[in-house]
Amino acid sequence: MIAPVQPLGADLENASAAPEHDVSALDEIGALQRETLGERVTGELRALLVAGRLAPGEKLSLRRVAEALGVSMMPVREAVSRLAADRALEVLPGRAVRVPVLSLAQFRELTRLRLVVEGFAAEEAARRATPDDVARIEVFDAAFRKAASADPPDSAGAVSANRDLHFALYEAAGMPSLIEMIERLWLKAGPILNIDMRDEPRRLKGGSAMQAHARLLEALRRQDPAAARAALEDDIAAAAAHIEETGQLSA
Amino acid sequence: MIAPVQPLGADLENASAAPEHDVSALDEIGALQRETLGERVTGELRALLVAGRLAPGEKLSLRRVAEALGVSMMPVREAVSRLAADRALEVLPGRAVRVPVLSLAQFRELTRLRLVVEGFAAEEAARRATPDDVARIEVFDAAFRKAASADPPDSAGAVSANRDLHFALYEAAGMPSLIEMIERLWLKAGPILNIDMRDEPRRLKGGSAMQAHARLLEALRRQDPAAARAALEDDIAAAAAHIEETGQLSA
DNA sequence: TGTCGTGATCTGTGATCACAGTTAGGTTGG
DNA sequence: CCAACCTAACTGTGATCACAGATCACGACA
Repeated sequence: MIAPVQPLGADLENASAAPEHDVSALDEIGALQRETLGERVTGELRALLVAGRLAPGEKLSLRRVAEALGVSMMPVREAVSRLAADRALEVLPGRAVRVPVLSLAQFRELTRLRLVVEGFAAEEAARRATPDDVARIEVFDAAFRKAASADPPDSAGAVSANRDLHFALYEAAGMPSLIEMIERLWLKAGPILNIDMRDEPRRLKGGSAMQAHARLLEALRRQDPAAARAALEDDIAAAAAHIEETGQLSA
Repeated sequence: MIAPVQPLGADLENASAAPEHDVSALDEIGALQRETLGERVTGELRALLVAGRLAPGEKLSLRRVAEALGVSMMPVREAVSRLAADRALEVLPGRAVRVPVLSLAQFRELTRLRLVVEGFAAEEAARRATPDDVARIEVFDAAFRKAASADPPDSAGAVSANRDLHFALYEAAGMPSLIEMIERLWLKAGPILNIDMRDEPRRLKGGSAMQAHARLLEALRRQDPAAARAALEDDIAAAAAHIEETGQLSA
């Protein structure tokens, strides 16, 4: 069966002979991104969460956030609504909205899911990564190494570079929905994973993350899915073990 | 003249000496569930999506939905906002909000993710399922078998029983976040997976689903994770293959 | 001194209004 | 008869207002 309708813009070339330009200026300008205020606020809050800038248990006020961002309460409501749907924030019955406090059991479940999902992503990335992908990851690895090795360690820079490195890896898998899935996991794990970085960058000195990243990169160059998965799992497990040791998790 | 006004429940049973009960009546009553309108609307739309009652590409109007549900536009906005965050609905730039239309590539990615995540859930369920869990799943299996074998087939009943069966399995894994993850996948796959059931229940007659369910149950009874995963993967793959054959997916 | 009631203040939720942008339908001009 | 325009209805977004419920601090009572 033939497609009943022409694909949009099927006859753009030789289009009615109207604008005789091979490439019109109109084709150059991309559709300017129309981002609603609600989406912008959502992005802002997401960034704060994954970076650990919002501590578990911290309470947010719609009106305060709205005022801080210079918008009305409405877009903030929408953003909180979305994040609450993903359990990245939680709204207590009649009280305020706050960053969820994970129990030990919840944190362990989250870690197991990360091992499964991100491990799969690493495998897939190892199969499909192009040299360009690997080069991109190497750049973030260098940035992470530099931030972590600095004296004193650049915690914020390390957290940021670590995020970029991981998601550059997941991008290489070429599965958009998978990335969204992992972003949701990071949204939940971010606050507890990165909260201590602020006051306690000692973990970076251990070097386990840098070692895992090195093994990961080598596995990518060899296109070895199993090794890539193993390296990433070690990275996740080591960070999780450190968090559990700090004992900041509730019962 | 009777005593003026008794304090509320003052003489229930020698109230002053009251708290001598080991268990007060106050301990019996559970906190009554407080569900906001927004949450209720969200649940309503979610049910419609997973059941395939909303077709891919179908457009929704906030005002129409609000009127249909007898609420104001506000709760509907919140519900749509949440579902859009999960890509279960999408809001076109300046137009309406509609049920996403999956491309073939998107559908295949979704299927792969389901194999990974739901396969893991099946493994875990096989390890942890109690006889009660298995019995619960068997009930839904019987309901599904009955609905699918009826003449004419009870499509709605089969879809519903199939959903109950799968999520009873995932519940047995005892991982709440995992269930939410799977619910999001079903939210995206539901419309395309179940749309044809309405007009074309022929697929049920094939019996591949019933066979996979039987193998799954047997694996659960034997506590065999690998077999449970294999059975579930066959179930998912068979349904996905059928959908691809119908060719309702866009480019 | 400890406990409970009470009021002011702040919370999220829901409704209503205003608006820019889009869509669809009908009409007009060729 | 067809295409282009134009208007009216409808879209989601955002702001503002109203309200029930929760929190917290202060004060009165036991």
